[in-house]
Amino acid sequence: MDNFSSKDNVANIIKIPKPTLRRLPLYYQYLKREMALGREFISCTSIAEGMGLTPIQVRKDLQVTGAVGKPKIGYHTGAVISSIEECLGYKNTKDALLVGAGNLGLALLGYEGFADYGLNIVAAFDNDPAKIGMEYRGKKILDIAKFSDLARRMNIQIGIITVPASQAVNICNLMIESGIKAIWNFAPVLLSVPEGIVIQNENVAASLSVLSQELLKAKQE
Amino acid sequence: MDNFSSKDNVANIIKIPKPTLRRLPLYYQYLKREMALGREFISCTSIAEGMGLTPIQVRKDLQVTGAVGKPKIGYHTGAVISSIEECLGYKNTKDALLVGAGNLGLALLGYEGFADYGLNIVAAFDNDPAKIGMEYRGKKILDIAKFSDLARRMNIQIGIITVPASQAVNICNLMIESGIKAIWNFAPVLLSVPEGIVIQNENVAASLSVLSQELLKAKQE
DNA sequence: TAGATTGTTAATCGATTAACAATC
DNA sequence: TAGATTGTTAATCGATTAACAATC
Repeated sequence: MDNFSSKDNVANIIKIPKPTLRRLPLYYQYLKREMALGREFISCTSIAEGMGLTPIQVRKDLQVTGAVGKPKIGYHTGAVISSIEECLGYKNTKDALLVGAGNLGLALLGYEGFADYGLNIVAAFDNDPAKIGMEYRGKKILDIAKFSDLARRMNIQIGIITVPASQAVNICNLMIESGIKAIWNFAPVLLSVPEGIVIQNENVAASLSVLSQELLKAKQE
Repeated sequence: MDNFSSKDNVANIIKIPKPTLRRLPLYYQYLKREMALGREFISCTSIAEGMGLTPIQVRKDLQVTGAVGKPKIGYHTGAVISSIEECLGYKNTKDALLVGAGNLGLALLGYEGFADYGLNIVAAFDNDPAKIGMEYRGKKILDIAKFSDLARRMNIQIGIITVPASQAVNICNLMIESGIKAIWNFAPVLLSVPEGIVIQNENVAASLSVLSQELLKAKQE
């Protein structure tokens, strides 16, 4: 009768408000820690307090994940964790290739926490002969000349850029030509990409500006 | 007569919308590049195109910096750059101390771009005897035991945390005890701080989630 | 002068917060 | 049952977008 009956469902999958999307991983971290501390049930008031948010916001955020709580008791910690994992797709592993084996690149390459979020960095690439062929924490550093071939052969969707600003645009183009669909850019340049390619520009300068602005504000009070 | 006459002015200094605040450094980067390319005047349409924004948003954002343009001609590139520098305080240097001389710590310590934003990382600290005493790009790595003393003597306001998650809370406390007023946290933990202390929690997991969510959305289309 | 572009006021949109009913 | 906590609908707030007048 009503062929829009699955509307809510579709909306749930596709439409998560961006601010909520950015907070969900934080809930995830927090709840995993609480769970490890043996907390089986948790109320949104207590989550809010622990994370510096308001209880209403916590309720609204958790709602989009499909998590349900019980009045008077709260949420089952494990169930919420599962809801978030499900909602953000942490359980299906996504392979990625990283380009730029400098300090930042190695920091990301060696960070074991990404596994929690379903990200698997397969290998790193560089153009420095001194680095090519080396291993870092079990991950190989390969010649950038081999990037395209490997990316295509393994059908990799995600590329991570950790090269200096001057080379970022070139690497970005190389990635797109090699079939990469999502680019996580840590170089301090705003990269623009064609329709159909997803880009996430990290920008420490932006965060720094927020920090120093708030420091200034705090001083004035 | 009207002692609220300076209201707008005060509001300008204190009240920049957070989304705008995060975009201003990106305009700054972009405009500096355009200026280096010899572009003396630039319209908001052209900025918008180059950065993937809308012209109206650019106009609104630049407005909070106090930058003024000329109808038909556009903005004087250099003037806008100065306005942003003024507005975000890039010209008064802010000293910072960094704790955790791992890959990420060294990446930040060695990044010369911070100078543009007025940030000067004075030195790094670690507890690893193998690292203590070393230098990286002209910056010393000191014993964490000396942190408090140096922070107080130099009256440092900003602390940068690049230690593993497990140590982040301790380092955060150490910083607060040592008189640090603003903390830039790169450890994958949500740190909460007392009233009067400013905290900026970086979170790669949050960005990663946005990226992979958008990749998912793009695939569904 | 004519037209392009800024500056500003109003309308829309989305996220947060508040209020309250439902329920264990 | 009584009371605490969830779930949901409405109200508020802030940011973005649209419309248009001002101006070089």
